[in-house]
Amino acid sequence: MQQQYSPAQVVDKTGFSLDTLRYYERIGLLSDVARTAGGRRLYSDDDLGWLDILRCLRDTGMPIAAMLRYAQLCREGDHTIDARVTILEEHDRAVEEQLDHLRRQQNHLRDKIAWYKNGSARAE
Amino acid sequence: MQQQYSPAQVVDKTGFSLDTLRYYERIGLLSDVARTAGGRRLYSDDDLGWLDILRCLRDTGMPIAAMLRYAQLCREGDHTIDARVTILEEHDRAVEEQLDHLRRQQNHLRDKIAWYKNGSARAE
DNA sequence: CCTTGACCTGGAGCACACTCGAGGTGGCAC
DNA sequence: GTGCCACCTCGAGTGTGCTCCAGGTCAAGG
Repeated sequence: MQQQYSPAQVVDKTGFSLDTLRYYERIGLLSDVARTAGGRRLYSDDDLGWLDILRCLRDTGMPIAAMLRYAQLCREGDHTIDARVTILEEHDRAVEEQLDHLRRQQNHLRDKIAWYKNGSARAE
Repeated sequence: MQQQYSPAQVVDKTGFSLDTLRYYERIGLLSDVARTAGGRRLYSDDDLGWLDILRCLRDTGMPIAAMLRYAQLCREGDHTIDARVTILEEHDRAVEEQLDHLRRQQNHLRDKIAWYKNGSARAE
């Protein structure tokens, strides 16, 4: 059964700020959020799942414009599944490159630390 | 022997844009760049080495303000070496966390791709 | 000499992703 | 019914890190 969550609960569960949640809704990254009679938002488990994907994409460096394209495809229905997979696979490759680059630069950083530690800095 | 490089050569070698090089100099990330009689910049091998470190720090997510602090310490001389090492080691830990987080989110991304591929999306 | 292209300065402008503020409403506790 | 706090909307503002522009200078080739 589907639970419902207040804005504050969603902030707690997702780590997105209230302002960010409203911002995402405004730009179309998050659609059809239910409301109470009085106009307050009520998020569903589906919304939480979607926010979880948004966090994944965002934290792996996908720009908002690209997330919007993905969101648009999701709204268009099952016939866009192949296109969605293509986007995610391309993004996965980009993430792999990011990881490679980050690891290389971390090695560089560690070399520098080692260089300081064996006294090369003072010897220059 | 120390070679000298024109701005265009440094753009080629470092991948930083001309504007970025001037920007870094203006804010104090890059100091004492030599000049020709006519006022054009001449970068040294030391400058290239420093730019390489800046790229490493930047690409691993160090904000400019922190790079400035590190640059300041470098200018102050040998007695700041311990402080510099501390900064770099702390940054190394931050990079490690970044890598962990990125790897976790990549797994998440791959789960989602697998979920599409085994048809769960259509079955919902 | 004259052209041309790389370079100079100072300052303004931009893209991105939020974040904040003002002014107002909803709904539970006392 | 009175506080009070969480929530609402709309629009403007912010921080980061560049990037661009105008207007001018330098220097090598023809």
